[in-house]
Amino acid sequence: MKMKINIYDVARIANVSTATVSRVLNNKSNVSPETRHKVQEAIKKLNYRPSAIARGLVLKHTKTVGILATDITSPNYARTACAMERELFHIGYNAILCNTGGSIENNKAYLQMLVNQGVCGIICIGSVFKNTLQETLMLSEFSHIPFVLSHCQIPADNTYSVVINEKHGIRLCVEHLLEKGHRDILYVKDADTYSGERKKSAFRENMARLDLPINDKTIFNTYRSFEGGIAVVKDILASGTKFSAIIFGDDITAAGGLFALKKAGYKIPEDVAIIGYNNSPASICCDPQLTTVDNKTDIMGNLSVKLLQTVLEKKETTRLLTVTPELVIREST
Amino acid sequence: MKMKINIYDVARIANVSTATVSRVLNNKSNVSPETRHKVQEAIKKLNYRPSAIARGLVLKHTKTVGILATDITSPNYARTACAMERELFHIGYNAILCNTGGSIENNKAYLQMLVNQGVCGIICIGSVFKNTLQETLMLSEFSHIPFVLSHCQIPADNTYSVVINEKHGIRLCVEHLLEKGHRDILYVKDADTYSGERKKSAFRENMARLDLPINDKTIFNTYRSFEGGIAVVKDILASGTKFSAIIFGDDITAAGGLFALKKAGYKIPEDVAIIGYNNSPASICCDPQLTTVDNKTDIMGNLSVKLLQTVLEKKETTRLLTVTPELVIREST
DNA sequence: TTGTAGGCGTTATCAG
DNA sequence: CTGATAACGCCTACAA
Repeated sequence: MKMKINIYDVARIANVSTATVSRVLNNKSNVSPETRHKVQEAIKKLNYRPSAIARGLVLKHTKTVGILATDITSPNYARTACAMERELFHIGYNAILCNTGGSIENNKAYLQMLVNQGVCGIICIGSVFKNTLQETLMLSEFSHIPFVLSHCQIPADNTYSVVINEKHGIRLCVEHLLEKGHRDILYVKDADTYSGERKKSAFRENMARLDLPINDKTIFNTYRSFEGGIAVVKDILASGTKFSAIIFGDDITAAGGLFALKKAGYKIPEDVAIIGYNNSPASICCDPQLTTVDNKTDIMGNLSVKLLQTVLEKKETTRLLTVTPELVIREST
Repeated sequence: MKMKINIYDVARIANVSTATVSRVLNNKSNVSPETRHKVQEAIKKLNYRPSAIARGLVLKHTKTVGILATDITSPNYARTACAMERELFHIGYNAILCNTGGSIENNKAYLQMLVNQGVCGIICIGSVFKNTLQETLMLSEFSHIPFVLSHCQIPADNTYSVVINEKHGIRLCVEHLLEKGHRDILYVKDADTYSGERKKSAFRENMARLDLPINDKTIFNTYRSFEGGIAVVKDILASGTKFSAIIFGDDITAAGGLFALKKAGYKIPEDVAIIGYNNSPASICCDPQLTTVDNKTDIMGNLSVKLLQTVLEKKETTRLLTVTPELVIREST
């Protein structure tokens, strides 16, 4: 019994050459209807599946794309990656998952691996890659393969971006708070990434634009986590700054902050209003439920692979797509 | 300028044959130290990387494994998949991610794709695969590739399992509740999976063993989600059953239940104690924070790939590994 | 210890 | 429209 059926078997059964089989396999037009039919019958009869590897060898690439993220454990990345993979599968591509952990070194190793595997595109999720990928991308060994960056931009050839309008997201937060009568608004930055930086400066701009007070005790730093939220609230209270609302860089940090604030005796939203970011499952579990910014992970994911697809098809396309976030108003404001 | 360096280039520069280069590439012993050195120099000089595709063609498989999950969006699966991918990368393998969505049809398509890609192993996360993979696994086209099932077992050749001791998890819950003085304990099943079924029957057994009341109003059904939790609490209250504690099949469902119970005027844990399952980020955001069962996603993930690795190395190994969960006691009990 | 040469399963370039 | 046949880059008998 034969291990694996190949194109020769099909050719033999259909009484044609392998070239012809290959033609119908790839939907070439120059095959007569009868021949095509014969071949298709043979394929069905033998339950033949072409080997992606052999095809890859001659084509110099497989129908595979790499998805890089620092850590798929973060709900935001998970949702984006999931949407991407689904869409990729839908258009016939495989997705190789890479949890880089955010180190440049790891990044390089993963990219190397992906290139060796013959991926025909690479998608990176997260603005961390702004710092971590910059130089690596310049290396010629990667120049032939298109990169799609979700959440950041890098000025390099063959590089495309899908970003979310963070400025707008923050603007929605500040304006919503202002409407609710808040003037003393704090911002908690919880990630040292490009997008963390952008949100922070967007906060500054909007506060200034709306004539709201902004000084060196309006913006606080911490690390993204429940504990980070608790810690920063401690800092805020210790600083003696005046505030009636806080915008956090992420829901999980907001959840920690909410927890700490309640323990400290504050009523939410009566005493202080809270806004999270990313509309994660955690935001709905809080009491009160968090007002947050939905950053459209599904859309980001889908657009990223659509963009990659048009690039792979050598069609004209823009280098940059921008998605608009939405404010989800719940109980915490 | 040459597109891509291959083994011939290295051979030429090192002044040896391609066979020799191949030998040092694969760490064969029969190469003299000098020759080996020469080759390594050439490799470094040219910055040569062997093509995984070409290698795959002759070896009939690539250093790649498929990871199947219904939906990586669920924190539990995400954490397991992440741990797996990390470990796989660590031992030199690529991970192809597949979000099957749980349909048999999709499953088949994914498996087909993976086989064509020449994966040398497939790991499935979740007990859904018990139902959804059963027959497919019997097909001869998949018999040559080893399957590792996380969270379920299927009696088929070349199939290995890593499971969590759900019986023990539930036992911990019931005993903990009993210690706290609860006797009227409810169980909410929120998934029609093999493991959902096992938890339910484990609940039954433990209630019986401890002489706790169990009848047709002790177990309720819903769907895994925040809304599902709200809905089932409505059912429970409407049923008029007597209860002082509820165990939920998942944290997110528990969170919804908690929400509904509080709205209905119950104090947690004074009036009713709540236990979740899976120790997800959401469990910590609840107020009060959820007591829950940690099912060791990282360990499950790591063991799964370790098991696969030993299988691939043709070493002797067990067909089944069992991990013991732990109760995480917080404020809700 | 090293080299030669055939083969892995496709696609693509020629002729016919 | 169809068929030979040469790549693609690597591994591995088999010879030397």
